[in-house]
Amino acid sequence: MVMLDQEVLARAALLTQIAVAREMPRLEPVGCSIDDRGFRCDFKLKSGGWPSEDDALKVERAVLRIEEGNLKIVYEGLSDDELLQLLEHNAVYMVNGFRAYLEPSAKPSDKKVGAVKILNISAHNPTPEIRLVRFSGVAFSTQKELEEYLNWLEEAERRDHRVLGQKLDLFSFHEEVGPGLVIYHPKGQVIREELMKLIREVNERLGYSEVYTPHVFRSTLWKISGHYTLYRDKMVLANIEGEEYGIKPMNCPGHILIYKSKTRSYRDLPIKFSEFGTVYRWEKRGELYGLLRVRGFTQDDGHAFLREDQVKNEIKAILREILYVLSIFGFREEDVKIYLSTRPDEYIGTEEMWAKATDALKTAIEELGMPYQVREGEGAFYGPKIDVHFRDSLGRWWQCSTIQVDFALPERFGLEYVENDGSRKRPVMIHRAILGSVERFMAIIIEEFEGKLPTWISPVQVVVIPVRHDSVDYAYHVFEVLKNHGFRVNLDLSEETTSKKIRRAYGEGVPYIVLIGPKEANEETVTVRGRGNKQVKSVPLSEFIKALEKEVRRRSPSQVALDLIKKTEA
RNA sequence: GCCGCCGUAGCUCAGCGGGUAGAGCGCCGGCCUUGUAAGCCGGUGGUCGCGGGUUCAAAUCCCGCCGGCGGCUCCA
Repeated sequence: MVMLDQEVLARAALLTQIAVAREMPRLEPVGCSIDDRGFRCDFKLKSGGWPSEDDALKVERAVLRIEEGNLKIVYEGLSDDELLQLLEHNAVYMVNGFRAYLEPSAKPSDKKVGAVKILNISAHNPTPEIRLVRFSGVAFSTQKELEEYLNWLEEAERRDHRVLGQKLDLFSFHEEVGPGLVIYHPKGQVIREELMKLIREVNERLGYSEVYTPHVFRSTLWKISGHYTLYRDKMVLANIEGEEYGIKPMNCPGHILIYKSKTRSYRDLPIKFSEFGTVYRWEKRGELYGLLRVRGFTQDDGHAFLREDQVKNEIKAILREILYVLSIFGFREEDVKIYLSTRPDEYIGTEEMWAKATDALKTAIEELGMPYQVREGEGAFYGPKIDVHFRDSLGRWWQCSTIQVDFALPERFGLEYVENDGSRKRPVMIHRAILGSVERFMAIIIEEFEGKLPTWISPVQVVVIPVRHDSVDYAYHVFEVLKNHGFRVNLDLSEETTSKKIRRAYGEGVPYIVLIGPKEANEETVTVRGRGNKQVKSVPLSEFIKALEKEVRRRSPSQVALDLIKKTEA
């Protein structure tokens, strides 16, 4: 992530607005916002056509021209214009006689804008009736900084999981299948399986028993759960022989039925079920985005049925495991955000229950020493929640992990357990997902590692390459031994030069290349190349296997096998 | 769903002021006694997203649909 100077952005945003107003009088500035990704200035289109890319270039030049002349920026105060209120950007400035806007918290710099780039012109519809033209861009004090930023953008494109997913042969989308529906290729499926293996271990520790439920339920169930009314617009419903069924958008109702299948005692609680449940949500067309936003996805879902006094411990245990999973992928703090969302205006349950649940969530985060932000009133109507967000290569945030406390569904389904005095009590439910969705998480880690995944999760871990024809037999032997040790290994016997085979293996993101020649065959050794041209020659095969086993068992985020061998050459 | 942009070989792209398609990589074949990030030669490969219209003639112009991208709204 390239850091952008917020004050330079604010100044550039003002200049962009007056440049647009001057160059294209049909556009009237109405608001502007700024964040770590740049500025976004909104305009009302009074007449005429949509601005073009050439217009964007004109605006960029005009900004710099205005900057060269005498510039007077005067703060005028806050506007009470209704539209501006809606946009929440209502500080008014007069810039050389033109009105321009900024969000009240932004402070324009005194430093001059040396470079500005309009990245795109798009629509902004704060409400369905209001349609605005939005100029998004970045600005810097110097041209050099802009060039650095553009280089970073190019690099971000190379990290794009949609590009890498194709290049690395992981998954594909097809017009005939439908938008937002992923087809996983063998290598992509390996990544899914490894992620699920990891989460199965976590579930084991947390005491969640894996279950399996169907993909389609009678609408009767969705009416009880409330999805039929509250979630219907995203559901796929089908009428079959006069009866209506719905494809599941969530796994909870199925798990609730397991809970309900017999009378539960206070002694049985907590009861916890997990499922890699593939759900379908008919997101609107324009909302789909690679693997990060799809219509069919697999949640590493889990539901705990608890006594009230068990809620806090469960939250803590889950949160601890979430942090563990984050650490495995080496996520940096700046790429992760934890939110605590509290009671909204409309809610069910008692205030006491909410206080307890919110307190439990809060204590859990604080006791684990994680920085977090509170989002007042952003909780679900049925309970407060913790969400963990991750950043993609372009700096956009996506929600992954989630822990939600739920008072509503136990009530709707009439869930009970028998208390020690024989009375009937209502359990509390926790919905949780560690990865969130397997596909979204996969996309995040592909971008995080630029496709060069840690060895334990790499679809192909080792490629064995004989460097001469006379070494094929030993290469085959090495291949077999590695395979028998459980590694995902390929043997490259193609009639190609060694250089080309190495290049190809690197291009496929393979962490280790094992080179075999007569020298290695004679000594029963291997020559190992890691990423970044690190190489160790003539390692006894057994030693390499030991080092590799360690790296994989630890789920090391970086390559350590060569260091473990301790003979690394430059 | 809304606004804008885009859709040519398996992939990346050229051609688009109308005259029935090109390159590189890949793939296939051949050559090379193949030691560390592209060896050489040859070949294969496209109802130019789909449908309609304008025209003597459409990849190229117009309309509709499908799909993708950038945003908005929404979410794991």
